[in-house]
Amino acid sequence: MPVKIYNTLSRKKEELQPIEPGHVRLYVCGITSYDYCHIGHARSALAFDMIVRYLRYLGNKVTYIRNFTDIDDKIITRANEQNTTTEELANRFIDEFYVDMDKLGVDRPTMEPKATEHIQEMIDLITELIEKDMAYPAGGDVYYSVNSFANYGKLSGRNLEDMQAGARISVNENKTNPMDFVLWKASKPGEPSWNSPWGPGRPGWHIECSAMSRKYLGSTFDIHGGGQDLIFPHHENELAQSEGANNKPYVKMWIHHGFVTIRDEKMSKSLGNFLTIRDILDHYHPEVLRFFIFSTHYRNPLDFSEAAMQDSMTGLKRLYECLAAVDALEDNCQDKVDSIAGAKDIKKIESLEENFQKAMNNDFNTAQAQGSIFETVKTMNKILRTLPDAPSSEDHKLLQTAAATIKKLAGIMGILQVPAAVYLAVGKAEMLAKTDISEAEILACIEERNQARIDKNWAKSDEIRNNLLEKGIELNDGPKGTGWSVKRS
RNA sequence: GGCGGCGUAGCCAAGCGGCUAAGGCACUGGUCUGCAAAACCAUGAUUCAGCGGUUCAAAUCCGCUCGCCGCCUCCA
Repeated sequence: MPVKIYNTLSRKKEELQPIEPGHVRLYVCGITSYDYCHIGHARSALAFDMIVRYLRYLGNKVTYIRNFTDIDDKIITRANEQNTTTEELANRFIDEFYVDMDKLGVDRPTMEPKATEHIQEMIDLITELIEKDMAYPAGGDVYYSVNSFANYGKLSGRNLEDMQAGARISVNENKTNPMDFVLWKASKPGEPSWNSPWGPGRPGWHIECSAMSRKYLGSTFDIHGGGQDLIFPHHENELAQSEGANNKPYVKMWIHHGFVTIRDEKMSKSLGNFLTIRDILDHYHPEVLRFFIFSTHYRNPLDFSEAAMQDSMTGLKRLYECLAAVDALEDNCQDKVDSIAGAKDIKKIESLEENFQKAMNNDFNTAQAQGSIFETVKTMNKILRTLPDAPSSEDHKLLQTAAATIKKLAGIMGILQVPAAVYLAVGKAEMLAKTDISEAEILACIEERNQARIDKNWAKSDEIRNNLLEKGIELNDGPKGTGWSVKRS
């Protein structure tokens, strides 16, 4: 079953057919490193983490390149504000980026090139464009001439006339055409700069990706990814540079993910409505964020809210409860006992992996893939609740195999990777820390109450229970004794 | 103004020409319990923003209308 991917370039879903069969080459635009990352960056990293994991799960080799932009206007401005160098600032936030990525359990790409370490490659590329008359130096800058590239606008579906009509472009006397964009920027005094044939300066934003992708993936590669806001101008310009210089198709498929929104507005620094990854991780388990992000298809907008995070938390817990129940199964099965699972149940459980793949092959539909896991869990719970104390070894094995499959598949989304009992216990401990009561005190109350219950002193029993409830502790009486949990506020 | 996307049950969200319109959360009922809570089970759209059209067949394709959002400036 082939993987179908929505290609921004063709605006259609297309089958993934790697140039080298079995080896997918992927380039993703990473962060500009001058601040902490927000949830939008998390979505990007997580989406491509999932895509790479899935392609590898299918048996492909994946070469995954994600760059760091470590020199640009914002970095220079911020470094000046903080009285530091661009290098120190960029590296500091690259380190912070890794802190966040590690917490989220994002796998490292194959390579993570930095712009400043590829100045020569960029100069070479710009030189080639000038030689081909597709770029021109002017006043220490070098510009790409959009008129020299017949297909300019093909990725974003624009044409030069329309764009100039509604142009919000500042007038730049050096440019021949207002839509021309900078490949090399002359540096002002005090700014970081590199020597070049056009004088001291620094690279424009787009050229780094053209240069680095060519170096590591070749002139034509399989997939290029990024956020939808990069389609224009960044990716459009990259495409123009690369195809202009190489005379070959740049990328076979373009993948662009949607934004994270808050109250249906794009999260952005200018609106001031962004939440950093660490803001979220202070309050939620990383898997809750992953569960939330993968509950919507990657191309659709994803609206962040506390309520949505709570829902994700509840949903994830439901999955873990099922895995914990399977883990807790005692190893006392009997061969002579009849199996409880009906043919339909078995079929349903056994079709999980196929359904999961079907969903993922359809443009990485994680929302649907999650649904297939929930369906399986429902069937497993049905079996679990009617399972005798000494279950048949067939049922036991069925459940354990199902749990293992769930963990394997969920791992592509990076969820259900903690031992279930640990996840549930850690969540409980973290919540307990937010109350002003200790576990020992709770257990003492439970003991006292259990004596009251033995005495059938319901008034006292309920009083103890209510007192605990006021402190945020809920009790639950079960066949195996009385347990407790922290009530969600 | 140009380009693109979205509008499916109370909320979130799949489905993108044909099996009963997935799944999650919430609600309600049940199991459990001394009573609860938690957990589990069960239950909800004759209908997919509206109106037309194409088709044997449409939430799915086409057109128009309404509403929301994004890009066109740095942005994941």
